[in-house]
Amino acid sequence: MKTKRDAGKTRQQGKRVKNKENTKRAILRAALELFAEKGFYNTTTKAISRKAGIAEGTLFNYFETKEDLALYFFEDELDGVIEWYDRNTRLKRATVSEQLFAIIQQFLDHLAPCEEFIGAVYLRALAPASKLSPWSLQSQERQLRYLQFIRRVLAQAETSGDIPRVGDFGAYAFGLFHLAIVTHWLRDRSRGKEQTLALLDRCLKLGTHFLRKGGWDW
Amino acid sequence: MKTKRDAGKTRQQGKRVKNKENTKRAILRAALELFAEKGFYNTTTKAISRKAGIAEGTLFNYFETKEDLALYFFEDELDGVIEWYDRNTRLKRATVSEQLFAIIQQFLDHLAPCEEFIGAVYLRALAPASKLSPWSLQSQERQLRYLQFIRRVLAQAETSGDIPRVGDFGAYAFGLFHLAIVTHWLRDRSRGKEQTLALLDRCLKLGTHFLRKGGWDW
DNA sequence: TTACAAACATGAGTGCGCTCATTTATTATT
DNA sequence: AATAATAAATGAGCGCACTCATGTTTGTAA
Repeated sequence: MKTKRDAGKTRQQGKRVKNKENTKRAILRAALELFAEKGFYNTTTKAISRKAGIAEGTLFNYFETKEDLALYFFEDELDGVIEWYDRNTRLKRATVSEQLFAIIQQFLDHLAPCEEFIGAVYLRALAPASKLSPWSLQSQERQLRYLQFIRRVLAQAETSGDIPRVGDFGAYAFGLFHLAIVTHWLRDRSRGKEQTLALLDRCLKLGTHFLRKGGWDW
Repeated sequence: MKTKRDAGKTRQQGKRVKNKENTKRAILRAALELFAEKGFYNTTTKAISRKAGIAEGTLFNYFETKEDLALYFFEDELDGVIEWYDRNTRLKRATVSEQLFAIIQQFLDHLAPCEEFIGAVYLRALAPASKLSPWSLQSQERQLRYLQFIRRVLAQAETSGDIPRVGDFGAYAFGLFHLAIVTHWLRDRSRGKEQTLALLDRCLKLGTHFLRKGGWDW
């Protein structure tokens, strides 16, 4: 009897969860299609709701703002890059400069389809008065995972003698650099963003050069 | 007769110009007061117009967007910092690391009152699909002046032997670093932004250390 | 099965930034 | 001084993201 009730309960609760998941997926799918077709700013939330087959207000039960909705397209960006790195065994044998170049390039490739509205989304992360404290926490978690990933890459280069010990601060400094590169990338109008890639290459070579010649613990 | 007509013409044209200037000042003044009182996002363009004593639509004859209006509060930021630097003769005898620290700190002090909406304004500069091409040009001009200023500071440090030659690229790289610091500053919740200042100090010392030990031309 | 509670969907309504056809004020011409 | 030409001000109106009182579906307890 107990199992039967539990089973029934589970089945029924599962229906709600399933509905929610379906709706969320429908919204994200509709949004993705419309963003790709008409762009972020030319797509109205009304149109997304219509395409997803829900009421206008329902969309805002799932996403606080339109920008929040867009945010979901970056969600697995970090995981994707980490996974790509871990699979790429050949890359791990390259110099740290080449590795970091490839990593940032990979990030930029993931970001490319969202170039139009990335500013609108990054804004939310930067705005200090943002009412979106959950996103803030979410952001911190993401940043931690990012830093741990970079730390891992750098640690390998440290043990192999490619660079001196840079510690946690090295990873953090690289994060700042990464951010600067993204802002440069956003403004880069050259074909294939080659200007950004050239800048990236130069900065990384310069950085590792400094690390080898100048040391870090000072 | 010619002079008389020209004089009259000038006087009359001057009236239009004067009116425009007055209106613009009235808008900026009203906006500044309201932003300071209620914040950027809680101030409506309607309220600004009312306080400035003009119609709602008139505001948009002077500023394309509300964000554009906010942009004007940064306008003389750069000039202010350059002027401050040139006047501060004592600072010029300090190390380049100390000078750059003071310069960025000065920028941040100017930015502080606008912290709430700086993201909304920076966004416009970053958004690649921005329809505001004039602002884009304006931005480039500002950036050029900024780079020339930094170049000047670095050049002095070069000739005094404080650092090796870093050239124009050195100034550009510092600009990227400056941007990264601003983004860090925006998210910094510590008292008096001391965390950012500590980071800034550490990065600058590290940077100059590298430059001296590792050189630049490689 | 029935009554109740909680989660969820709904869409008319709200306030915002911004537009535009029209009116008013300024300058040029006769 | 009268008229035409042009610049600037106006405010009703628009489309948008987002809200909220209400209705509907799903889960719980008797």
